[in-house]
Amino acid sequence: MMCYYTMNPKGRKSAMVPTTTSSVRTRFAPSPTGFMHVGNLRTALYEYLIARSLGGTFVLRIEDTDRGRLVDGAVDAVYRTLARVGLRHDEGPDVGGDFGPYVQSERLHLYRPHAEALVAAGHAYRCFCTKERLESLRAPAASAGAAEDDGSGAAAGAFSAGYDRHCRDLPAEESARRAAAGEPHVIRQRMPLEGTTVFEDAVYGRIEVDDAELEDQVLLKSDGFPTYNFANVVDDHLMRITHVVRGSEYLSSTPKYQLLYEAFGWKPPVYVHLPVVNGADGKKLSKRHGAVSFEGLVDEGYLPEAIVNCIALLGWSPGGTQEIFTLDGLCRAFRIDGISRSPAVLDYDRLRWFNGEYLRALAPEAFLAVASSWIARALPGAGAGLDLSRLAAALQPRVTQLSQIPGMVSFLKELPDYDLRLFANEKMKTDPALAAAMLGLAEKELAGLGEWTHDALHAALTGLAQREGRKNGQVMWPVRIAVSGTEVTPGGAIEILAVLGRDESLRRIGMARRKLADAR
RNA sequence: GGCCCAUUGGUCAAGCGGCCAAGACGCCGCCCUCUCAAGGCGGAAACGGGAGUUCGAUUCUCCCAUGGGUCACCA
Repeated sequence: MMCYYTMNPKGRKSAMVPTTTSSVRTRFAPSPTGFMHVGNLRTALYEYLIARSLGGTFVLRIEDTDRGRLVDGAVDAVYRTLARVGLRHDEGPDVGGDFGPYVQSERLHLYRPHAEALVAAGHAYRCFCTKERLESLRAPAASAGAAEDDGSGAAAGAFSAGYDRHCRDLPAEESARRAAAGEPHVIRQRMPLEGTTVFEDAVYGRIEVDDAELEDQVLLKSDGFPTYNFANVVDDHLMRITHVVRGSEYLSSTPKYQLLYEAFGWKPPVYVHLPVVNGADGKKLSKRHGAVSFEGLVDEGYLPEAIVNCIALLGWSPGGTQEIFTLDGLCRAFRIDGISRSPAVLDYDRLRWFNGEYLRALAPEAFLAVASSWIARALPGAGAGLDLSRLAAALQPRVTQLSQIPGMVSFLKELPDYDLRLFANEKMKTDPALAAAMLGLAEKELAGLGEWTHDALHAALTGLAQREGRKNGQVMWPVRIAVSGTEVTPGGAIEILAVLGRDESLRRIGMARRKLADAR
C-alpha cells in the first residue's frame, strides 16, 4: 500500500498527513453519559468524512469505562442519532467487525496486561496512595477556589502541580509484594522528568511541551478499569485507528498519549484536533443557548440534513462559496486542511436558514409528511375538513423552523377576536368602510360560486375587483382579514379561502360584515 | 496561576507577501406582489494593538491584549 505525505499549505509547520487510500481508519468513541451534543455529532461527522473522503473505514466504539457516569439509554441515543443523520459505521458493537469487541467494558481483560507490560518495562508503576492522601495534595488549591462557581473569571488560588510521584520509586519487590497481598492500587505512567515531547497535529501543526509539565497520570484505576487516556491508546492501536480525531480540549493531554505510544513502541496515529463549538456568548455551548442535543434540535423543528449541513461548516470550509451540501457532497469535498483552528459559534439564525433551504427543497408530499404533526398541534382533530395539502403548500415557502407552524395556522381553528383597524391598510388602500362594501360584494360572489377551487376563487375575486374598478388588494385584503382575523398569514386570501372551505369562509365573512356594521 | 491554542464584518468564513479583503447568515433599502414569505437587485458592516523582517504585510517573526482549552482513580 502506498503512503505519501503532503505538506499542508496553511503554514502549519509541515503537518504530515498520510493520504493512503486503502487503510485509513477513524473511530467515533462516545461515552454514554447523556444525550448526543451537537459538538459530539460534529466530531463524529468529521471522523466519518475523513474516513469516507479517503476511502477508509469508520468505526464506532463505546467508551463506558466510567461506570459512575453511565446513563440509561445514552447508547441508544448514539445509535439513533448516527442512523438518523446517515453516518453509517462499518464496524461497531451492533454491526461487529474484525477488531471487536467494540465496547470498552467488554475489553477489560486487555488493559491490565498492557499496563503490567509497561510496569515491567519501567514506563509505569504501581501507586498505593489513598484517595485521601491525593485529596490532601490538592487541598490548599481547592479551598482557595471552592467558593467560585462556573462563570466570573478564573478561580482564585494557585493550582497544585498534581500528583507528587510519591510511589514512583518504590522498590520493585515491595510494589509486587503489596500488589500480590491485594492492596488496592492504581497504575501510573512514569513521565520523563526532563526533556520535551513533540507531536504533529494535522490541524494545529507541531506542538512541543516540556515533559516536566506532565503528570504521572493514572492508567489503570483501582477498580481495574482503564482511564480514558489509557484505554484510548490501547484500543486505537489494537483497532488500527490511523487518524485520531477529537475536540481540541484533548490537545493538552496529547503529549501523554504520544509518550504512551512511544513506551509501547507503537506508531502514533495522525492527530486531528478540532476547534470547539461555542454558544453566541463565546462560552461553551450549553442549554441556555438553545437546544444543543441533536434530538433536541429535531424536536425544535430542524431537519437532520440541515443540522448536519450547518455543523459541517462550523470549523471547516470547502474553500469555495457553496453552502448547501448533502452528506455525499461533503464526503467528496472534505479535506483535513480545510479544518480551522479557531473556535466557532453555532448561529441559530444560520441554522434556521439552512433549515428553510432544506424545507423548501422537499417534495410537497414530503413537506406535508414532516409538517403534519406540527399542524396537528394547533389543529387537533386533523383540522376537520381542511385541505391539508393546500395548507402545506402555503406553509412550505414560509417556514424556516417547523415549530413556527402552530402559531402560523392556529387562526384556522378559531377566528381570533381581531380589531377592526386591521381592515385599514394604507398600502392596500383600504379602510373599514371600503372593506364593508367589498365584503358585501365578495360574499354574494362567493356564495354563488359553483366550484370552490383555487382557480375559481381567484377568477371570482379578481373579476369582482375589475368590475368595481378596484385594485386586487382592495378586495383581497378585506377578505383575508375577514377569514383570518390575522395581519400576517401563510398565503393570501385565495389560499385561505381554499383551505377553509366554503361554509366556514362564508361564515367568517358574514361575521366580519356584522362586526363592521355594528361599529358604525 | 503554569502550560497549550486561537484572534478577518454581529455570526460562519475565503485569503498562503502585492486584491478597491470573496461568499453566506442576519440587518437595511428597492423590485415583484392579494398580507407575509420565497425570488431578484442593491447597501451598511472586518484584518485586536505594538514592534520588527521586507520595496511591500491580513498573510512571516517577536511582544502585549483579549478569548478559549487544560491541569481527576471524567471522558
